[in-house]
Amino acid sequence: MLDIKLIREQPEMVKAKLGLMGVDASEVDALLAMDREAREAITEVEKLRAEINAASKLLAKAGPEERDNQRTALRAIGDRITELDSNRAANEQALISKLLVTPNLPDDRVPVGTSEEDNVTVRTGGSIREFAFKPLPHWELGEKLGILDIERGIKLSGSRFYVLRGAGAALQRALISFMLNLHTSKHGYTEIYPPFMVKRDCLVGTAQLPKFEDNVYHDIEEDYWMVPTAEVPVTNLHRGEILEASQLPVHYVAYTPCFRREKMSAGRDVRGIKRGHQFDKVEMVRLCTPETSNAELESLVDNAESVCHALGLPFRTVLVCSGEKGEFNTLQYDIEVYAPASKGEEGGEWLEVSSCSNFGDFQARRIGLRYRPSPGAKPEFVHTLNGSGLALPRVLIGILENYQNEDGSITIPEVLRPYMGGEALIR
RNA sequence: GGAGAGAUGGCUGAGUGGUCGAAAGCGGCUGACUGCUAAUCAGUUGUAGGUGCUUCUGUACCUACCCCGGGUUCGAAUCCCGGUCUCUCCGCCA
Repeated sequence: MLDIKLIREQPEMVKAKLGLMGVDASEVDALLAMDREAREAITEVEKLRAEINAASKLLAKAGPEERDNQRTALRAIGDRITELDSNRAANEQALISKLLVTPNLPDDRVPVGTSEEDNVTVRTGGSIREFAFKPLPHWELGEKLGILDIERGIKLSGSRFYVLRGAGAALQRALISFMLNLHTSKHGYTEIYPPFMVKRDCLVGTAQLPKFEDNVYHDIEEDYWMVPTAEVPVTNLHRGEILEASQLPVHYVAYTPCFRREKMSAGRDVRGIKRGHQFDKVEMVRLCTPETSNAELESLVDNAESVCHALGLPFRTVLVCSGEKGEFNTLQYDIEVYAPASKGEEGGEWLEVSSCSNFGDFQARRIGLRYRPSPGAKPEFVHTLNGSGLALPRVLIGILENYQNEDGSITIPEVLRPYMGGEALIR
């Protein structure tokens, strides 16, 4: 959520930046008007309340006949307050509702653009393999090896579900363990095991709600929400707290399954396991001071890339343009792994395996997460960041397709072998 | 799932309709004193919002907040209703 004070004080700057995110200047004016109205109403209500409080204090000392005299007049003021205040509350709610769906201000470094074409590649890693044979897509490899069972996934749960079996399931589990160990032991993260269902407030805190409500699974009876990413529970972990500056930065890593309706993606990416309603992900979350968040983002991206390096997967890191990036972050890097056969007959494609973002104080303001810059100082909002490290099914695709051999077997990347009983091959 | 108890400031803990934003103690901060540590004394010590002055630091006034949301009342920490959470006992259970 943007700071309404910032909008009030620098409306032109806000308009310019939100313009890049597709928000019309008139929307900002509307916010300003609502803000002005709300403040006028507050002043009015508080004035009346002060009046009634003062009179009540006098009444406390007055005799009974005096009380009877004033009672009617005071009640009239009270009724007026009730009326004005319910009006004010409605206006304020409207303002907040609007603020909750207003995008964040993009960083100056965000490339201006409308489509993937406008993303800027900042780094590449590994090298794209030259095949001496025609590489197969992962769904064919997986079915042939008996490690991926899409048909039965559909039988159990419908489209966009699949079953991993034997070495397929083991490979996924190996990847999760490997990534968690890498981030905790080499990169200094603290591992978190969070709830996979959370309260509504958490989703509002990280900004999946209210805007993307139709993408999240929801138990109506208990009002539990299935996490669409570990970002939600982990970023909300310190909700409402004031951290000491000495506690920052906080680096958390968590493995969770992720649940998404994928309504807006209906019909897209239907082949294979690239996009499902349920997938696994290892997620990194950072909390830090405003001064350090730029550097924290770079190191976060570096941590995510190191997984690709370790697994020997060819990847590129792109700075995502204004039209493609998440609306609520200030800057976003995506890491894409090359999958040589993922489009079937059409060949290969770059698969997004990680998205690393700086949210500035946008989420912290919603979550009420602050820190004290120095002992006794006024609390300020922290900056929050998160990035996948990495998303499992797409890494699985990357491994199957890049490490496939002509006989249909899969060579297991060396770093994973200790997690796979020392095996070097899936066949 | 059943029965009961409870939720007050950083902490402990008073307070059952009228200067209660809230006693007291602890802790924190400031000053005095003691040649160190400690002790003693005095003062001070929540958060958010609005408005004016000041303008880059504050200051004055006002408002709200004693789990959350409603209600009663001229006036609610205190009374009523709904909810959340915690604890105890019973049941069930990986």
